[in-house]
Amino acid sequence: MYYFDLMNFSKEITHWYLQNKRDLPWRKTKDPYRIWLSEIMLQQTRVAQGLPYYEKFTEAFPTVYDLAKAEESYVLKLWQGLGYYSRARNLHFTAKDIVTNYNGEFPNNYKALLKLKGVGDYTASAIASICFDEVAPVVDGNVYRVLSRYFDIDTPVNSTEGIKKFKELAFEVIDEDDPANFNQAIMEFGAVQCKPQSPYCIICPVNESCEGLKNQRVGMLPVKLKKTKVKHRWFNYLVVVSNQSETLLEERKGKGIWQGLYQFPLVETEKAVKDITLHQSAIKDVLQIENFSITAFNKKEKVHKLSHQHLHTTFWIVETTDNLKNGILLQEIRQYPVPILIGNFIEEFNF
DNA sequence: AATCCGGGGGG
DNA sequence: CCCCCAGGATT
Repeated sequence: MYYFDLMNFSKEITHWYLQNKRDLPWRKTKDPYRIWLSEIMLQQTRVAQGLPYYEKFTEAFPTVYDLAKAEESYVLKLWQGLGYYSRARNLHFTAKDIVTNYNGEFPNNYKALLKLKGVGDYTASAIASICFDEVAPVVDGNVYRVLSRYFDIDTPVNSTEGIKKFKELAFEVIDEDDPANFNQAIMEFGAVQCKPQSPYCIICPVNESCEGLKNQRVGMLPVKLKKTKVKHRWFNYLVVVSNQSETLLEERKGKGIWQGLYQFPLVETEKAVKDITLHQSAIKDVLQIENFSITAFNKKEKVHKLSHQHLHTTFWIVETTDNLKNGILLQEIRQYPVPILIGNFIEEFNF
């Protein structure tokens, strides 16, 4: 009976998928390069947000060789706005790795795929199943939701126990005859039908055997451990405007957010700056100029929200007649990869 | 086991 | 305001 129900579940989900799947470009290919590209892009990212980036990347880099030989800053530029920029850096690293050490061919199984930088359990399973029909179950946010509801399991999905338990469950339910379609089916089902808010239980193909629905617990599942609270930071960007139509940009290096992206010279403070003239010497130090006048671009600080940080940001316009060291031409500023916060300012200020 | 890492969309 | 999203790396 139990076996019959699992069979019923997997076949129903796959059947639902074949009837209802969205027409998406990465569903027209089994090229491991393109599947890999789509999977990296869609990590923690909605299909609607990732789609235009997939189009841009496949256009700019039709093959892994094209991606491998690109400048990293250009890869980041195309990635700009998609977030989690380590994905883009690892993407570029792995493209070079594939060309250099794998003769341009992606590994054809889960275990070997897992060795690639930026490829974890989920992505290795996705590529192995979709491209090579390996029985490797994927467990993403959609799968956690579908399985926790269908089997009425309240183990936190982001706990060590939950991760283990749901992976085992995914192994039990996967359709071994068609892992490629089943994996995509259960994710699509979670995204479109068994969605986080207001799932369509009334028309659900497995609503008669769904334990969560029977117990009226669908709205409480999945259970997640709560995340840490946000940290507040105060950013003062120094937007230099020289009379030679130049400005200054710096690359963010080391640890922390936006690694490899560019920004205006930054003075970070412990709290909101009330009088920027108090920081006169720090500004001279950072910008290496002597004569300037400074005014706030935004009176009210702009709060840029990241998952774990709120950035209270003020853009200060620094006008100078001095010659800039390492200045960049204003007409070339859009070539640099920048965080959305900076990109929005550039568009608004328009120099 | 916790924490970090973006940005956007929806209720 | 909150939560969630075709997760992975680091500490």
